[in-house]
Amino acid sequence: MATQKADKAAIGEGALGAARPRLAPTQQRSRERFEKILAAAADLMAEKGGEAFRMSDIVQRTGVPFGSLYQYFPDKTAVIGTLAERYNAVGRECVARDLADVAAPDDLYPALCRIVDSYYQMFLDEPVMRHIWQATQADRALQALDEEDGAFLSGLLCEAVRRVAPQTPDATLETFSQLIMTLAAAAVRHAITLDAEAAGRFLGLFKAMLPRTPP
Amino acid sequence: MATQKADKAAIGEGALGAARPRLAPTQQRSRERFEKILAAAADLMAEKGGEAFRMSDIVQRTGVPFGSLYQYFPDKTAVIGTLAERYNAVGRECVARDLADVAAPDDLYPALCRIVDSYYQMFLDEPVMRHIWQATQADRALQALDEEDGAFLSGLLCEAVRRVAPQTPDATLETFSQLIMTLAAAAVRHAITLDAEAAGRFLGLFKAMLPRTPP
DNA sequence: TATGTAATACGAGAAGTTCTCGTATTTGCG
DNA sequence: CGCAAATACGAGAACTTCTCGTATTACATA
Repeated sequence: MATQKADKAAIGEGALGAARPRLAPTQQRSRERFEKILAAAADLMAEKGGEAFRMSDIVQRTGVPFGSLYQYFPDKTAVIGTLAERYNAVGRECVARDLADVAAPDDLYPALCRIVDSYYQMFLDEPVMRHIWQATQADRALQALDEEDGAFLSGLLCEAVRRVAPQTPDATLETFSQLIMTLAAAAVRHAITLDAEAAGRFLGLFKAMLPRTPP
Repeated sequence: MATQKADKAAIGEGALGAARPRLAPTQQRSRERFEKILAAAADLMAEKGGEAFRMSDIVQRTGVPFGSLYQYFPDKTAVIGTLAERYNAVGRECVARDLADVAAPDDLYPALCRIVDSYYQMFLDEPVMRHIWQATQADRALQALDEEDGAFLSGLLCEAVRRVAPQTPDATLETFSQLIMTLAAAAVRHAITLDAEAAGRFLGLFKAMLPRTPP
């Protein structure tokens, strides 16, 4: 549903294809420049934080002049959006892989740990992602992309849970997937690893505090 | 530690007192204008989302010209920062109140539910807050303010847990408070209420999935 | 190789922000 | 009333993002 978005964005349409379209860079040199721009943008986002970089910074670093830059990308958000979509695709793949093998109820918990860890690892590997997430949260156009992405991931999660516990009520699923995605985000933001020990401690605390019976 | 910040910010120093200071509006008219500016900014943030408003919008709406505007606030982030600090103060009070009565282990869980609900309610009452949070996440200067606030809240939480479970290890406390703050944020972002039933379902699911023994 | 056409390169400057600064006005007070 | 300090003001300085007309390069075809 939201799956075949990656290829489109690789052409440089960024957040919303609605914006005035740009030609895909077909020639060798163009493609190299295209990537050079993205690389510079990623560096700048990491250095200055979020979208607090200037298009002129890119011009200066890459040597690609304004005119050319704007031939590849319709505007600044498209640069960020292209990066975001690229990284999000990686994230989607991770989650899909982590959930693929879930067949029995007991598979679910390790899978969730893996998701959180995958995200965390992804952010360790690509520190830019943090800033991209930041930027995409602030910009409305980019946010749309993010929500779509979130819906996709949440869909995967629900599907996996349903596979092993078909009777789970909708509300539970919804809350559950939101919380898991939130945990993944928290893992990234606060450098929490949800390894077995930490999770055990956390849940243990809850258990100790809450002598409730599950419904 | 970060407690006596509210009064300072009310003078209009906004995010970082470091910026060139402005005089506090002492006269009647000044104070009115000061508030008028903040009100307009709040409306604009809600309307246009985050920091996507123009200073000229404020000028137009309030009738306060640029010169005067910048007499009260050193820059745009100070306007947002003042609003943020004002709302954060409300949040801190809520949390402090919700945790004040925690004396026995059994008090903790309802208190946490209340925290999440308080935050949620706060956002229902003041829809601007969502956009302020957005803005503060994107802007580095404002982020600092946010982190300080987060540290303060996390401190309150740790204190409360320690009060009823003094032997809790540091790592657990840390993870725990981060997760609770994250849950509160999630409650706001995704309209989750952590009422007893939902929490029970969530924890029940976890319990069902995780036949682990607490440490 | 020569030639025509389409793709690409380019950067001065248009358009739109935030914020400043010198001047005019108001307020408080002896 | 007259003086000093606080406040009001808005044109424009400084800095953005992005455009557009022109120059240059790449490629197909003969």
